[in-house]
Amino acid sequence: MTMQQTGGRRRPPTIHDVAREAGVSRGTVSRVLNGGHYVSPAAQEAVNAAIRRTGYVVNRHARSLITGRSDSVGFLLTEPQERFFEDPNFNVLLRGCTQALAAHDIPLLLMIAGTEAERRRITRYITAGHVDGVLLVSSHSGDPLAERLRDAGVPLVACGKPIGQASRISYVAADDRDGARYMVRHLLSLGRRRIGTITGPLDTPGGVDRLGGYREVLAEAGVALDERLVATGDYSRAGGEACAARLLDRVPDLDALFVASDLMARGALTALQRAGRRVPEDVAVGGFDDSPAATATEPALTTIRQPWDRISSEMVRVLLALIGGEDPAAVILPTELVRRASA
Amino acid sequence: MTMQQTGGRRRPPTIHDVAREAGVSRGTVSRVLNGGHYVSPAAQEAVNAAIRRTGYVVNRHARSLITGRSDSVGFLLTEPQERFFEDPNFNVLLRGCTQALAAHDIPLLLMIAGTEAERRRITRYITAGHVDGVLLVSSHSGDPLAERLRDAGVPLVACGKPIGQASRISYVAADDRDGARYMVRHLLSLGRRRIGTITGPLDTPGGVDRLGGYREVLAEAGVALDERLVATGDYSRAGGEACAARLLDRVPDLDALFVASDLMARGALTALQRAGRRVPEDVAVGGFDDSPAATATEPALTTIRQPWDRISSEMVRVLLALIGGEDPAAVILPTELVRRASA
DNA sequence: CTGAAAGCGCTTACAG
DNA sequence: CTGAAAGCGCTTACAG
Repeated sequence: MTMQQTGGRRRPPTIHDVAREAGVSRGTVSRVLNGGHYVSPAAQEAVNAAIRRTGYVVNRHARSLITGRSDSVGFLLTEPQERFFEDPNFNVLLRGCTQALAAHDIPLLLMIAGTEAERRRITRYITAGHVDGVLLVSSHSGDPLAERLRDAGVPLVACGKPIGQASRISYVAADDRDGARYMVRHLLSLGRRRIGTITGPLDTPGGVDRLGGYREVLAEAGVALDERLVATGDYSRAGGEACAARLLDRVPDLDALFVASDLMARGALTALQRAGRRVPEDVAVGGFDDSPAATATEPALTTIRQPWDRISSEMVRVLLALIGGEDPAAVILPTELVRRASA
Repeated sequence: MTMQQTGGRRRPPTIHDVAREAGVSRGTVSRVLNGGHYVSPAAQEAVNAAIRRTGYVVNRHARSLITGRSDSVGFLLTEPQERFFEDPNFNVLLRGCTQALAAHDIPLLLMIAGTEAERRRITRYITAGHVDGVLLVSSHSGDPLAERLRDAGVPLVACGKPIGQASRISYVAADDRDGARYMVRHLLSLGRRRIGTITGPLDTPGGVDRLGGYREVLAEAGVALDERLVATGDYSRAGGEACAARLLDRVPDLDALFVASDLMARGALTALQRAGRRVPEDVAVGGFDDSPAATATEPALTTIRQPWDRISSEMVRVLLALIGGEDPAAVILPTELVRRASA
């Protein structure tokens, strides 16, 4: 029993009904549906009218069976932790991608591959051709899934630069290094000289590149690098708190902190407060992301804005190009300093 | 050109390849694929072995073309605001539904109908049979989309009780009224008698029923109802802050606050702090949801836990039953008081 | 229990 | 520019 029959729905009109209604062949209807090439204006008109009258909607399954395309895209999240779901950036990204795809009338399939079993199941599903391409989101890049899919010939765009040499995986990312440079220069301009940093995990581009930008600017400014001022975090709030406590312990006179994510910065604020430091008077704090977390703190965070709207729309644009046969591409988008109260 | 040819993928094996490999007809392979009824153990075995050897995966488009089912489900978000995306509960729900469906090997299509144009496009897409059913999530229930889809015969499960009379729309919800009762009883047990409340919007079940529970318990306890103690909020943080300020203004000696969401409670905490009230000493504060927001505050929020994991798994269960031809159902799940520092 | 055959709704060379 | 026809990969009565 088809679903159309359940619930009292009538059998929907097919291309055959439209053809009869328009007085043309089914081939002609199909041509109108697929761009209207080699169709006379009169036929075009008649078919469009018949489509309107019948309420015809193409049956995607029949079309996909022939074209071999599914006209859908997967949004693949590979994250063992629940952390990513708590990350406000994720929401913006998912929403942005859904809407950018909707503009092309392409549905987004959400896939979560947290465990190895799920990764296998999803790999099979994807390589069987059930989606035309994949938007890949994972915090720890160098993800084996990315290479597996790429090797299987699946069009793929990662969010953030995949770590690993010349992997020929397309990606869209904010300019992490540049963002870090803006922030550290800002802290220097405030007269701070004992600037600590809490990095992201060093197997992520955000971890490596933001630390790189920090080092570069200090070196340019002639400020001696002090490794005791560097703590490696994990992008979690609790991690940020622990790192800040450690830094204060090692370098009690630090006067600024560049934290590689707003969520960690929030944890750092807690640690600073507990240690009796005023922000920004004693310690200026800069975050990264400009996530909702940045305005939820007291004081509100000075941070680096990542252009999530553009990141998602660019991911979709590059993926559709890839599906259309174009070559892989990398897109780096500029960041921006957002000044609030914390620095 | 099929996608399999792009990127150097070989044409995937079909049921025909499996049949040849197993030495049976395609009909027999299909029977094995669809439950193995009327198939001899020997044939069963041979087919399974052939499937393994060939790496066969069913072509869903061909199957759907015949069965009229898509074997996929839509997760439909109707929300004009971005607010819902910022709501941590949404994440948990989306994640839970994705995983519950994955266990049945059913992909989830994310659909966002923020504008009227999007609603029309998505309605067409859904009623054309591209998904077998819909998980509907909207904060303001009484959503016209729900009725439109129901009238079109689309299997549908709402998150939260749809407002409106006997709409015969299946839903899964936490027991809002009962949750509110727990909280207000708890505040009474603390010795508080001037208990204010900040409600959700009164066109939402969470708004109406949590207020109902509040009133019931106070009436049972013989505490006179004072309408000045009731403020209508909007589930936003800023709204919570404004409402709390208003209540303090109207009833300066209030000694407790039952707030219908953690996010609003967070705003209320800010207002209380600014007014110089200590929490919980001067004013005990109870939230609702047990969202991540509840532990992000200082002091951490005493709140009512909504069982999001079960809500999502029940939504999926009910939807699959509906698709299977069962009658609509309503599922109400129990809530639980979570005691922390704020009350 | 099993095979041969029809058919799901569409697209796409192929003739004209 | 247009129609008739083949065929995409599967499922499902229908005979046996």
